[in-house]
Amino acid sequence: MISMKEIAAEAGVSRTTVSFVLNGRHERDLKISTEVVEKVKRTAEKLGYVRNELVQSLVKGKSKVIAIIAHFSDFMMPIIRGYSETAAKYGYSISLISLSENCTLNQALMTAVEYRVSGIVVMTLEPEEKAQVNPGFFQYGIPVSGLDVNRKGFFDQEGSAEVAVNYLVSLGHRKIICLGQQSVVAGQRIQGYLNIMEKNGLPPCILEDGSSHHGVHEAVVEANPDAVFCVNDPLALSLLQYLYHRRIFVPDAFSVIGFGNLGAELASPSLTTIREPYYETGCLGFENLYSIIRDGRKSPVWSEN
Amino acid sequence: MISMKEIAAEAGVSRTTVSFVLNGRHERDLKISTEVVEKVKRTAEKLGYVRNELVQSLVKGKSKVIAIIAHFSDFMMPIIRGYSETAAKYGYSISLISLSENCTLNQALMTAVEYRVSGIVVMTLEPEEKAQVNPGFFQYGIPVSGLDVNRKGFFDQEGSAEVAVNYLVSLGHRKIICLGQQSVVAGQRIQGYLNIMEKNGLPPCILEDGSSHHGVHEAVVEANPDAVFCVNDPLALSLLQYLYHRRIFVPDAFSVIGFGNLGAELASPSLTTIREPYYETGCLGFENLYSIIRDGRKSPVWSEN
DNA sequence: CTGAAAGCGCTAACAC
DNA sequence: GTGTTAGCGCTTTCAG
Repeated sequence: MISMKEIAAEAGVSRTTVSFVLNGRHERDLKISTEVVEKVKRTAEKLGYVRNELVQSLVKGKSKVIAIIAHFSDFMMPIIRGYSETAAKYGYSISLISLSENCTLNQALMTAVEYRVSGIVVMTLEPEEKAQVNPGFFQYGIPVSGLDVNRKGFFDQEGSAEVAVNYLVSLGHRKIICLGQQSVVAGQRIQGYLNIMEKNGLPPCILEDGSSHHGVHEAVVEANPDAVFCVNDPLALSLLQYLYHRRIFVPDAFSVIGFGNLGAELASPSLTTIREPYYETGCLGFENLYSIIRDGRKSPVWSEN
Repeated sequence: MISMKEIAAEAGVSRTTVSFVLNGRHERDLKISTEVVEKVKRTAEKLGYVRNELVQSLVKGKSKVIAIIAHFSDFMMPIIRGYSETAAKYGYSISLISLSENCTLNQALMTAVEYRVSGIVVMTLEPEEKAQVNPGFFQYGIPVSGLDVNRKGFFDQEGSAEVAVNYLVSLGHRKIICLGQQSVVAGQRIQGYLNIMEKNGLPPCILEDGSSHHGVHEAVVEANPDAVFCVNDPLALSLLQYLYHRRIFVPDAFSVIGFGNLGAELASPSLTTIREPYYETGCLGFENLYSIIRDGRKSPVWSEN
């Protein structure tokens, strides 16, 4: 791997000059003869020189890298892509650290520190996990974006749920059932459902796994609703499967609407769903974190988005 | 960020000693008084010292990082997770470089070189893209694993297709249609289909988008098959949607089998499919690349897996 | 405009 | 057992 020293020797100038030219400082503060500039550039090219980011990072004390820590699951891919593409625009790159039995959140954070990353994104769904973070971690002053995929700010779960349910109401549906589940995100979506039902003076009805002896799907059918609002797509899809099995057609018998995790367009019948803008979330997530990095806030930051 | 120098000062020893202790060399070649060892360790702990991977990388000339280059799409998440988790076991981490309009394969490769990564994985589906790689890249001697998700070795597309079609035959189906598509992977799967049909003396029938004026789905129905072998899940799912629309039931009318990309278990009816072992592919992919890195083959390597 | 020199944080001979 | 010294590849004053 050839270094500036070698190109200095080859071109017959000092390493400093090479450094200046290769960093384009002759276009800024310094003035260097075009002749020299050209020679240096050509030699660098000829020798196949590639800048060493490692050194830049060492000198600066931190690398142009953002670590994403998560228990990676399929739906995160677009988010990550958003981060990665946006990061690239600013010359940053993305490093992944998987949570697993062999790697706790605290370990993952330390790994990120070892690489002297500029920022960290923790994609964790439940807040309890954040509470477990070793307080000592914050002394390093690395900005952390607690990108809970479920938080307001990036994506308003409750508000979007309201939109979805409102839509069902606007179609004339009155008996709207909510197929729910226990989780922070689901809770926010359920709240949206409740808001709209109340606002329209409609009696809410939330069914969950365990709501009925016959199984929740059967319960849905028995309830004979106009529409079913499912708090996430997997739930909606499993309902559709059950209905298919029973030869109950959607939307003939009643409507089913899902919520944002998966390729619902693949279902039969294609599922109406509130799509979460994952890719965009990733893009914005980076912009957000980057602005914190750029501002160089001194105090450790745990951004709540 | 505190350094070994500071630990040395605080503990009243030289930086070398600190380095030795923190690298556990007192447990190997060198002997250092337990007293000193303890003091150093305690001080390091107290000051919140975190090793600097950047420096290790700089000194070694390469970082313990594997770059994954791809146009990231959803189904790759499990592969990446496989890489990431396995890499972690060996103290390596994963860096992502997204291909996009702003980043060509060659640019991505250079970025990887700038970070002095130990190895590169290029997940690209079609071989033409590999042909475009700047030959100069290979001078850096970084092992590249051309993890074509579609290649034999990691996953035998043709053989798996044979298994799938064989299964249909074993169920007594005779008129088996193949719903195909143009791509390297699809081609391999189609070949598997052809092999089995021929072996059983059955007439093959391949339908593709454009095979019929009425649309390929309609063509499938008109063909009145016993079973349909779809070369990938999206194709199968879109067929299921059409069938649902027509109120043609699967598997009552005929069977539909898919092939490996997506959460087919979510479809209604749940789609029988050949699942590709993506996560495992990622794990093996890392092991494979790592063995090349460890062996330190000098010549540039483009592993075909 | 260009070169010498110090330093980033750490490793690894090589002496004391 | 422990300290000195010389880099790793580059940036950045500070003099010429």
